[in-house]
Amino acid sequence: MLNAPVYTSASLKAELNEKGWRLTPQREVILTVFQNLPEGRHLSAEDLYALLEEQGEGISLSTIYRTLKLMSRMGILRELELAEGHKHYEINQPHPHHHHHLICVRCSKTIEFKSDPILKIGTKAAQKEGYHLLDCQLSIHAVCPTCQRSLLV
Amino acid sequence: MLNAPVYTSASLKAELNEKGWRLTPQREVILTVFQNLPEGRHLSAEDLYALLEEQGEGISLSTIYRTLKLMSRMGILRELELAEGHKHYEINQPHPHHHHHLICVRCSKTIEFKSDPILKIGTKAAQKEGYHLLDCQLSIHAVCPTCQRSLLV
DNA sequence: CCTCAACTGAATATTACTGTCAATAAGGCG
DNA sequence: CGCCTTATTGACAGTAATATTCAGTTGAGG
Repeated sequence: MLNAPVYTSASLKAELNEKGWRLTPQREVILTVFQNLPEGRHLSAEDLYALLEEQGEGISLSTIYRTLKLMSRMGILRELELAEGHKHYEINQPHPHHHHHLICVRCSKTIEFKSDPILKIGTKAAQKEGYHLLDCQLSIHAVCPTCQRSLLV
Repeated sequence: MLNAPVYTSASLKAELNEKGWRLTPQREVILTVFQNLPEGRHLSAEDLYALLEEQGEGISLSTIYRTLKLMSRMGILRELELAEGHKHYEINQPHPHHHHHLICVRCSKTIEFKSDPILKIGTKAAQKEGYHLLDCQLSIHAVCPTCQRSLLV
């Protein structure tokens, strides 16, 4: 329950094959990108597309969208709603890297914070209903100090 | 801080005028709809459009989208990501009605649950950074019992 | 009651994302 | 090792939610 080890190509392959799916070079590359991302960095589909294009490892947008969705549903990635209009993704790290987001609804400035109790509450709530937990995130929508001031104008 | 009283037309007008904005019949109608919604009901933009059409109080989709966004940014409504592809909205009720969502990523079946500690943690986190809190919601992404079974096929 | 800017509605535009389909390549199996 | 099945990919076209534009309308302050 969120305490899964960090994913490797081998564990990804095992989990895919178990369901009759396949490990492809594209999926491996995408997993690697997210694993090497510094803590706090997250990518949109377009970001990832551009980044791979730059690295000469071009992967089609279709595949990127499909892979991001697949990996989110597997619990490997977290789908974040940090800005209007598109999603961001980051690797789903176990405790103690697990964190939450405080988001300014005006400028999208985001601050991360950690909280052990929340993870516990989420785990319990899922357990109680027999749900298999994939991710648990507290989203705080607020107005940052800068935007509070500019609203006075 | 989430302890605001339930909104009335008068308080909505006051808050709008303070910023140079206006109270229009459309905004009043939309506020009323959300206030009369039974607990646990939430509407998408299209839902709201259809519902108003039925009531003979037709409001254009443009205005609906604009109003939902405005009221979310004011903290009157909560923007929920309960299903893929579109948002849902509900009124932002203070404690003890404040709640969170446990969502199946496969079938979107959603269960609500309450938690006082989370509200406290969220309030504190926002305060610490000088953010003005609008809404604070724990989203648990998981697989419901039914979908867990069907995955075995 | 007058003025002016915010607001609405209709139509159009945008864009994030999904579906289709032929070609390709994982992976189980003999 | 090499074959066969079928999941997967990439290119492209399609979709749906949401944003924008703009002319006409209407709140709200003076």
